[in-house]
Amino acid sequence: MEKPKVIMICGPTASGKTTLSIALAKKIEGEIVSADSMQIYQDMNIGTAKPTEEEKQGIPHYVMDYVSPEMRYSVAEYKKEAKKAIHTILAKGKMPIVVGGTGLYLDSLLYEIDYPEIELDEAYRQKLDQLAQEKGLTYLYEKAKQIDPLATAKISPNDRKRIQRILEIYHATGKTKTEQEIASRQKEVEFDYHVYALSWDRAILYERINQRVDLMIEQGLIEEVQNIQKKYTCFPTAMQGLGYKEVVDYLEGKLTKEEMIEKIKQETRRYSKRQLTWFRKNKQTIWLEGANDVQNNVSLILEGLH
RNA sequence: GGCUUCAUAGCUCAGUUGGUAGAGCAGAGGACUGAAAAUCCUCGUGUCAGUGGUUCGAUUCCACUUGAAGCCA
Repeated sequence: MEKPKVIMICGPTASGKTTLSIALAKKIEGEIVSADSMQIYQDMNIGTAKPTEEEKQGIPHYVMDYVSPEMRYSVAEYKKEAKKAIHTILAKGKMPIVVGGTGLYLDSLLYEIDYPEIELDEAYRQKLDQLAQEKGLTYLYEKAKQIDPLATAKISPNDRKRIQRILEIYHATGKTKTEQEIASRQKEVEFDYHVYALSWDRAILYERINQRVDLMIEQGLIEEVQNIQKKYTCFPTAMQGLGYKEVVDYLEGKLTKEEMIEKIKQETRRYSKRQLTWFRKNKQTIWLEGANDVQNNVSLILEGLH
């Protein structure tokens, strides 16, 4: 039996994913599944460049704007939620269009990565943080090496998060990260993904990013951050968002307004570069010129479906 | 007009007691399986302002030229 088709549109930040995806959705009765680690959060709209109701033009958007910034979130939840959304859309006889720039999330679908149901052990993570503080990261690295030399060999002794993750997986499951990763890729990919990515001349992309950041400030990014700070009390991951942490530094007087704006621009440019590195790796991706007319790119995608 | 200081990587600057040079930032490439807008790795040849002189050898010393900053008129 043939697998259902799912369109995936990726691309760096400010590459025009939203516009393209909505134009495409209108043309083919599609509905959109977001793949963006920050647009999942409620009340974070300007800084995440979440499409407004007007921009959405009535196209339903899933896995977006549905989690409180106080919640901890992870790929595992994303994968579950995104697949649920795809099934819902298919059941309606519509075309699912996965759109986003978070490579990790996209890959969870593309490679059908299986995440066993385990809770994050906050206490253990804290303990590891403390150990790293007291005994140094090298201590944790050596510990991880004893448990899973293969996984350890692939990362840097400075890569705090990944060192901790090796230990966390072992602590939670008794399995090594290497074993766990093999087990996670046993399932066959459920859908026939057609992957597209938007490409721009680097200088132009950076110019678009700079302009978008200026626009965000104009639209009230600072007020948005103040409102979030008033409304919520803790931000396990949401405040990692680009633009948010810098505004917080500005509000605390650690940066001038100009410094803050420049920093957001620069960090966003760097982020877009990392995204491109990620997307280039996937050889099945078809690259579209961002500078092309939107309808033109829509047509190119439609041709690819047949 | 006179005097002084400066001129080195895209930017800010080190440095070479004369043997053609290196940091930070910017930038580029890469990795990525439960924090991922996160986390991490790798990458520095440039007429050492120009022209001439001294020297085996000058980016380094000397002279002049150009430009910049400051002081004095």
